[in-house]
Amino acid sequence: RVDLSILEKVGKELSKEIAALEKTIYREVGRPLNLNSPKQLSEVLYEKLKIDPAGVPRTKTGLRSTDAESLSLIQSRHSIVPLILNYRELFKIKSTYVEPLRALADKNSRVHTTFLQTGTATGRLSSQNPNLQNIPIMSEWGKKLRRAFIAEKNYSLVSFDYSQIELRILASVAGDPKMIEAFNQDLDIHVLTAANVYNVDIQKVTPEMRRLAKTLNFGVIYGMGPEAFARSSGLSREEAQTFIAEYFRDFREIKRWQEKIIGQARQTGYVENLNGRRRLLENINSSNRRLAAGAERMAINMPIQGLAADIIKIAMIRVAELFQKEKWRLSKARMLLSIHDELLFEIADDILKKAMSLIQKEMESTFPLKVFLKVESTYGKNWAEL
DNA sequence: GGTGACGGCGCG
DNA sequence: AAAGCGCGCCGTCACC
Repeated sequence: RVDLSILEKVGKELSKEIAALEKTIYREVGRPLNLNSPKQLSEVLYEKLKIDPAGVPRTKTGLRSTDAESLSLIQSRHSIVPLILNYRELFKIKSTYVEPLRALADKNSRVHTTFLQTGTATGRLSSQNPNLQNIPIMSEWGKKLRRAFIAEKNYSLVSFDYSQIELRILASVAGDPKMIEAFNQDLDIHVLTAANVYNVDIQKVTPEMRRLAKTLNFGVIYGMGPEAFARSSGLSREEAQTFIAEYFRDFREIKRWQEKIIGQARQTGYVENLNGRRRLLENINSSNRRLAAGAERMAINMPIQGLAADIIKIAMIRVAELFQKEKWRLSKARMLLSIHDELLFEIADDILKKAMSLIQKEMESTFPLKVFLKVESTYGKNWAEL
């Protein structure tokens, strides 16, 4: 359910801010331009205003890129650039979320997404018209938007998310003893990784070391190479290479598993997850190295992302059965959304505590791995409180 | 008026 | 932009 008065108010605030930003930007440029046109923006920044383009990549059509990363790079070279970043963020929220949600709300102020069950290569669901799997959360404006998603009177929104499910799956399917041990001791996996990669005690891990380890852990799931790791971590390519090598020395079985998977994919032309779901990889034996390398990354990722997707789907079925067994009709408990590693419910307050305990238990016992599955839950009266 | 490529960006 | 996986949607632009 959405609170249309909040959406209207947020929409008005955004309009005002956007108009003010446009005015300031036009004044600094000396004339109006279409800020939603990367082509026009690129011309203004690099030709009219003559901002130094050193380090700014070109798009495939040959223009200097104006994406957020490029603009951040040149942020200090002209006072207009931060204003454009700000404009982009606000316009995005208004045009992609606030306005469509107002239009799509039904007579009960509810929005209904359509889940596509056969829309992805890995087994995930996707969500469309509207997509409720990519509602902003991080920024200040994202939080304002989420406050507009509310529970019915005497109900709460309740979310359950699988903690680190993809890394747990990686540890389990690769059979890596160090990582399995870390999860079963319920350690902070990124801290543990940092301690290993830097060869220091867990107590000596700094936030910066943890941040790098976290990037590394996620990168491994995606088949990231040294270039991408260097870029996202801020390290040099050589340093990045060293860190990756150290990572695979510490977590040997992960490297071995990745090689095994790629070998199988080359043999059979597909990869398969622990639940028997397959992804065909047409290009795995391509003579085009770029295509083959792309297929190898898909091969590494799918058994992980795809098993996580299957676990959530099984959990949804089990929880639906639980609701039947408990005789919780829609007047008591509703499963609203699946957001990849998270399930969102709307639950009557009189059964809230009991329902939370049972749902969590059901989700944690959905699929046996070599590590336990951890589910964290939160609740509130609107989506920003979760 | 409709379509698709593109650049861009929101989420897990 | 990408040698970092998986999605959907926005506005612009070129084209039919």
